[in-house]
Amino acid sequence: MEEEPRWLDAREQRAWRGYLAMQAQLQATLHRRLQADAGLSLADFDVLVALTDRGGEPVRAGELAALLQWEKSRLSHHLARMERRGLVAREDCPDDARGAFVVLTAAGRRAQEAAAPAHVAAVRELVFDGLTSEQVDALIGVTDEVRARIAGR
Amino acid sequence: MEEEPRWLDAREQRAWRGYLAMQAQLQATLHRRLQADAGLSLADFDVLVALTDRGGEPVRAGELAALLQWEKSRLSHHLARMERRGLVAREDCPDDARGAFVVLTAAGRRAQEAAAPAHVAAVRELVFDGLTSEQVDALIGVTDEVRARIAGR
DNA sequence: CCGGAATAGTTGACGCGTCACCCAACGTTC
DNA sequence: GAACGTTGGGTGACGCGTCAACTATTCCGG
Repeated sequence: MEEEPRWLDAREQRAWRGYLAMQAQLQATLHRRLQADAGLSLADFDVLVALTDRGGEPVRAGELAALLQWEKSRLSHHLARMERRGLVAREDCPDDARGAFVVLTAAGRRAQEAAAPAHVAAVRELVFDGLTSEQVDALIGVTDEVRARIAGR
Repeated sequence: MEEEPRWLDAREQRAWRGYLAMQAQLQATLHRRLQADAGLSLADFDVLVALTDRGGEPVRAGELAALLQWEKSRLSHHLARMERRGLVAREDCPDDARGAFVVLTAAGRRAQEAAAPAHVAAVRELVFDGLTSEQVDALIGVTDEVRARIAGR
């Protein structure tokens, strides 16, 4: 009754291990650089970018969570830490007393503006400057396919 | 004196956001599945695989850290948790009294063998079954290039 | 209007990863 | 063989993410 599993062949192995290594190193490197030259984590940065994309208007917490594809609980914890550091603030929502608005503080906006150029430069340097435009297209194809499969379950 | 940063163009943006989304979702999905049907985290699994690859011989902690590309401190914390659960054991090293050997316990070996087939199946299902062999080649090309750039600094 | 289901968001506990720091053993040099 | 720097590894504090449980509000059927 033993189902022999279909293992990965040599190319697939190589691609998979390469992917795992790349993703770990890339994330670690970008994180360390952002932390070093702006004092922000990647997660902080994502939150700040999502808020600035909304043009400084208050954003409902739930909406922010959906934008980031984060669980509400994660967002709540993270906002608490960012609020402690003065990067964002929470306001209560008049329409729905259960709700909460999140806004960027001046310090938060400054931090985002200070961090962005170096972060983009790092992404360029480590990723896109090394890829041909065919490789970029291929990457889009792969990520779209995998995401579709994950979503499709 | 303002250096205008070179932003990402539309294709690059799309590739980058797609990559970030894919990597987050893929990791989360694989992690949840492994946790659900084997009670292991991805990190646990990596440790167990590294140890079984060494054929059951004790492995020096530092060597294991190098294999996994983990910091020693991370490995130390993780081994402590795995030891508590009976998956691995530490032995002291006769050659070098500072050193520590790590070995798989019987339970650890069983857990790895039980977890592997479903995990490989998930990787296949979510990734490789959806990709053409050209896409796999392209993925290898991209990961190799990016890793080289990270290493090269 | 009342009572229960759904919704918005928070909290606590716990596993995980990093950083900074520590300690013990080693080995080299004089 | 004593002193010194190095190496192997562990620790504690803290930020992060998840899960489960909780609170407060709103919505809806009767």
